[in-house]
Amino acid sequence: MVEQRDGVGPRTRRATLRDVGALAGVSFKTVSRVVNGEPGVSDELAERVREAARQLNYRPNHTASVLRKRDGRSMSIGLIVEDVVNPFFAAIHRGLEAAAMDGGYSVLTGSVLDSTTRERELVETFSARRVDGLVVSPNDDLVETLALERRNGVVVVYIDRLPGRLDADAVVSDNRAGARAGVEHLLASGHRRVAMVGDTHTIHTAEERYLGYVEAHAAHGVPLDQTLQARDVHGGDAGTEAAGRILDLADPPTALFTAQNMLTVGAVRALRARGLEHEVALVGFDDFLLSDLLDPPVTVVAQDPDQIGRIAAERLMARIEGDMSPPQVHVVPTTLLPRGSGELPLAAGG
Amino acid sequence: MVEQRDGVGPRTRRATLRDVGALAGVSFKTVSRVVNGEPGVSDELAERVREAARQLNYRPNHTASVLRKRDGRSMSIGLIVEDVVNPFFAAIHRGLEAAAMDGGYSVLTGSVLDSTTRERELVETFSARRVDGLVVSPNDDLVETLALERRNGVVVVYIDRLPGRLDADAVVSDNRAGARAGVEHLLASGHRRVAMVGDTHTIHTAEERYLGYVEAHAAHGVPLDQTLQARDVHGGDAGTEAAGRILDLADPPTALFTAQNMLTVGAVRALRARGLEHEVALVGFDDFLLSDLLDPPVTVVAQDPDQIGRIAAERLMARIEGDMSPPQVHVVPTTLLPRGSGELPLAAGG
DNA sequence: ATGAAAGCGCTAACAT
DNA sequence: ATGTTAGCGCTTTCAT
Repeated sequence: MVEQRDGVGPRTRRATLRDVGALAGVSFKTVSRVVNGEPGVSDELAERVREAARQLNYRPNHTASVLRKRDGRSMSIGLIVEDVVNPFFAAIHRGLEAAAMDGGYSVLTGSVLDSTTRERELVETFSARRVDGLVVSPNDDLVETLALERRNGVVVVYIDRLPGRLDADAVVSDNRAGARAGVEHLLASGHRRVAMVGDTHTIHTAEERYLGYVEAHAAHGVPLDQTLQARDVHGGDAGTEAAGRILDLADPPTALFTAQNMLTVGAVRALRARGLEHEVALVGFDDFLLSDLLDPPVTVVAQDPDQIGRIAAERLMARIEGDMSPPQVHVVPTTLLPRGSGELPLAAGG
Repeated sequence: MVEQRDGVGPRTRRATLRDVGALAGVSFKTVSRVVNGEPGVSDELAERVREAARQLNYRPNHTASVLRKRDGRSMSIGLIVEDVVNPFFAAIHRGLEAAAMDGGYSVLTGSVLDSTTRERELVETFSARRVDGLVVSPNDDLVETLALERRNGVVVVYIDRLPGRLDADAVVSDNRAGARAGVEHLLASGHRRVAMVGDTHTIHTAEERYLGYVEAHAAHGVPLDQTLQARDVHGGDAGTEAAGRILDLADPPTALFTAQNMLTVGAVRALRARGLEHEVALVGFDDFLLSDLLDPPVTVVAQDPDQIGRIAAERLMARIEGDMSPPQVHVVPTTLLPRGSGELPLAAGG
């Protein structure tokens, strides 16, 4: 018998295949067959087994099953992101979870929070828990850590960024084209002094967006002005400061291109502080909640994080199930959403 | 030997305790001792074992270890929320994860997305994976499903809402006091016609916030006006519509109290559409990103979701580790953040 | 200080 | 159609 106890307290013994078999008067292997829907059990026995399972509130022990199974797949994947609170990663999380669920996989999540120690811990914890695959934003340290796990058969898919050497599938936004489209949008309406505030240049994503900014200028034959470029700016507060510094120049820009979410918000604050939000145009990379409710509504180059998460899950599952084709980069298109801040009339003096 | 293979493809065989033992020339039990930091291994052997483990890139199989262990704890907990993209739940997720990590627990997450089927699936999947505990927002269906798992020893902590019968720990915001404070803030500055837009009344949280609204009126001796109350409003669009209907009344309110995140945003849209954002005051329950950048900045009653997640994790871990005290409700205080929309001067005609 | 044997709950392989 | 045996990688228990 299985002893059970109510209340808030901790575990009691759970029913096993054997317990169910004993109650139903069959061998535990028959129970296993019923539970897994295998053929070769008479309807009558099967019903008796199911009834016994119900009575004992039986739940298959997934981990024991994985341990014994030939392929040893745990049907779980790990998602390691910088911060689950960041809406971009939260949306990736949701897309990934939806696709994973469709494939029968569960999702473990972890936030790195800028700690490389924590990042390594997460990889090791997830590996010890025998996830079949990991979805991560690569950095040089991490790629090295992952190499070890991958030799153990853990499959990896990169998101958001590309690693130095493409040794696995990656799913990224079309950062360069998106940035270029955003900046060209400004140049096309006559702006000639378009400043850029960008994230840490060692981040692949940031570099690509910068190249988009450069390409747009080249395409329009507009020379670049170093004084209008702030790079290696990380976080909202730094964004406010960097944008402010540029706006305060003797020869200020007529438009801003901010290459990341938080930087865009930072720039909005800097513009507000100077009462320039209707004077200086703004295009941001990556959409954010309520961008359309600000005054003026913020024009952005929107990514599709849900889609990134979905595709990452699909690639990962395909790899887990044996796809051995060469690593691919999946580029997810971006969308320019003109809302107002990027379409301000160019002041006569500009 | 352990065969290994590089590349993007799926699993190769992983090294086990036996493999490491074979390479180090000791029994696998000695390896187990070293890996788990148990005493009774000479320094020399221990070093040899560690070297062998490194060479073979050994990772303990956490799931096998759990299976055999006396207490059978998996050191993992499941978080089931409505939607990981919702910033409120995302913040809970982060707080929970931080506390769980400190306790050595991993976190499985799932979004319910308004599907009771999915909710039940998640509970069963997580139970089959032998999570030690679950953190969930209760509803009547779910509480019933959970009862079964709890008899199997899965510990439960409720967040955000209270269940009908308090049969486990719960961590919730001080919804009633928060709502009351928000509404009193309006009444205290002279408003006498304060409308309310609230979520589905069967949700405990929504009901509590409504009671706070009622209490505030009673405390100020202001009679309630049914025509100013829209309840059972779910989601941003419905919020816009409901707020709009009230604003269009012959005898409209001078202030709005919106009892939920998305409803607040909906109300902002309704006010904007009528050019009333500087005429009709607004206080919302639950803070949201960029609320301070809107025009006017939105006054809110802020919750502390990170703290809710943290406390939930701590309660859960305590229960898992044997705390048998009666179920408790942990009430997390809210904070009124006056930003502008709740402090508009009351129009003379109001 | 080290190791051998048993067994956690399950599936695989092989009886009957 | 049903059952028996072995063993996944590990911890427990007991022996040396």
